[in-house]
Amino acid sequence: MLNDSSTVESVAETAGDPQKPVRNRAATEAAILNAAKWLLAEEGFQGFGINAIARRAGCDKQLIYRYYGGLDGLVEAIGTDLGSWVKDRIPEDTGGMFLLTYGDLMERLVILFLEALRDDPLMRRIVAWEVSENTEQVRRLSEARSKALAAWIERMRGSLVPPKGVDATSVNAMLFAAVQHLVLSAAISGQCAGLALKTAKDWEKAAAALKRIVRGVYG
Amino acid sequence: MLNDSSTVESVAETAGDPQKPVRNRAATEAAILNAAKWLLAEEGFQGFGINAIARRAGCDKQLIYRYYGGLDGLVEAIGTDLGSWVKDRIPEDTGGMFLLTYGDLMERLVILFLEALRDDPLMRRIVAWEVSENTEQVRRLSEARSKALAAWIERMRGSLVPPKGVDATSVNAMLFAAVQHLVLSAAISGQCAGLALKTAKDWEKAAAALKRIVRGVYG
DNA sequence: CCCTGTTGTCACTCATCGGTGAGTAACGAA
DNA sequence: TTCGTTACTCACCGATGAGTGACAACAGGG
Repeated sequence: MLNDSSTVESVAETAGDPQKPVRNRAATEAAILNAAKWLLAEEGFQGFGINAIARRAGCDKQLIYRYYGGLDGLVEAIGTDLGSWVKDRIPEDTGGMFLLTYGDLMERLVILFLEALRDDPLMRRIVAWEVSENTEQVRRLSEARSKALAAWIERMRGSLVPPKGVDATSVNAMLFAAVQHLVLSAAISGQCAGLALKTAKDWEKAAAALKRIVRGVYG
Repeated sequence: MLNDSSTVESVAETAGDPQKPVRNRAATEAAILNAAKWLLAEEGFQGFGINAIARRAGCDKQLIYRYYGGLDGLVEAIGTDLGSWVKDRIPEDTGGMFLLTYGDLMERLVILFLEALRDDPLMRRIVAWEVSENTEQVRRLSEARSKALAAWIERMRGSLVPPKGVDATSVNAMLFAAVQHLVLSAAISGQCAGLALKTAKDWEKAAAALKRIVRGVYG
């Protein structure tokens, strides 16, 4: 039994996972981070824990403590990783930048945000987490998210200024709040406040309503 | 020891809780339901479980299984109980019903909904739960909630019809979505999309922005 | 009186959670 | 080879979760 090590070796080589070259710290760290992001995105923050992440990453949970200092550190790593959201999701230029009015800008921004959020399950889960809990973990993620969002808006805003006589900060908060709740609700139940949100046609109607609202406020 | 039952009796009589007349099923059922509602409202759906409810209700968890058939049945009971939301939260008449236009109506409705949601932690938790999970429990609650909301809107709508040329269903969904996310976010973190929502003045600004939006769409 | 059903309590199983301490296996340097 | 460091695994702990079966206390009816 003991000197018949060829069996073990052959098994290790034939069935060995090429994704996981044994003894590679960087790769393991990445595997853990990816497992965490995947779990959060696909399963939600319910059941998001050390054990599940280790299971998914295919390693021992001890390594999560060693490399990230526990769940908190791992969540923080997700947060910093979130900074890449802007450059991943947003086109470099806005298609010629022929946006002359503030209304043009906000219309485009709101629709872009809607689509970006629709395409990003991880970001959706984080938003849902934000309105459900107020722990240190969530605050960290929330901060990273709002920074990414602010940076994105800032880049798009350029030199355009909001029209006088309207509280643009408050109005824009409403618009983004509406988009966030709409997308969250749709992702979970396929509808929001009685409005079906499944087919592409449904979403076109929603987008049209959003544009209508933006135009109503900003002209 | 066995025949010295006087000790037990005296303790039971002097320290007996007047709030809990032993052997009263109706009272126990109510205590369980109230404990569940209180826990969901104050602690959130995280940690909302059999043990916590029984602890809070001051009875054994076995009774929850016996009287409600487990958590699912209890949640369902909360749902039906939710039907009273309309008559609890909404004034019978709208102050004379001098609402002549659809814009008047929606402006009033949105603001009323904002305030009602702000005042109701239980309803807030349910909304947060809705966008976080898609279990049977949540669906039941969600259905009850949307029914209550629809009934409320229906009562207020009267015979007013939306103006032509605007998709009122979609637009209204946006408005209510905005209010929901705004209130949820504010309740958790005191702000939403960079807009502070703590003081009465903050909320006045938010309400003004909402009205501005409604007026922009419905004139 | 006993019998039966209701109300409530207790003690337990089993699974899973976060967290820790000890031990093992690969690898590079001496 | 030997030794020490690094990467990694395993076995366990206490706490807590949902769920169950047995039993005690009391009520009313025969």
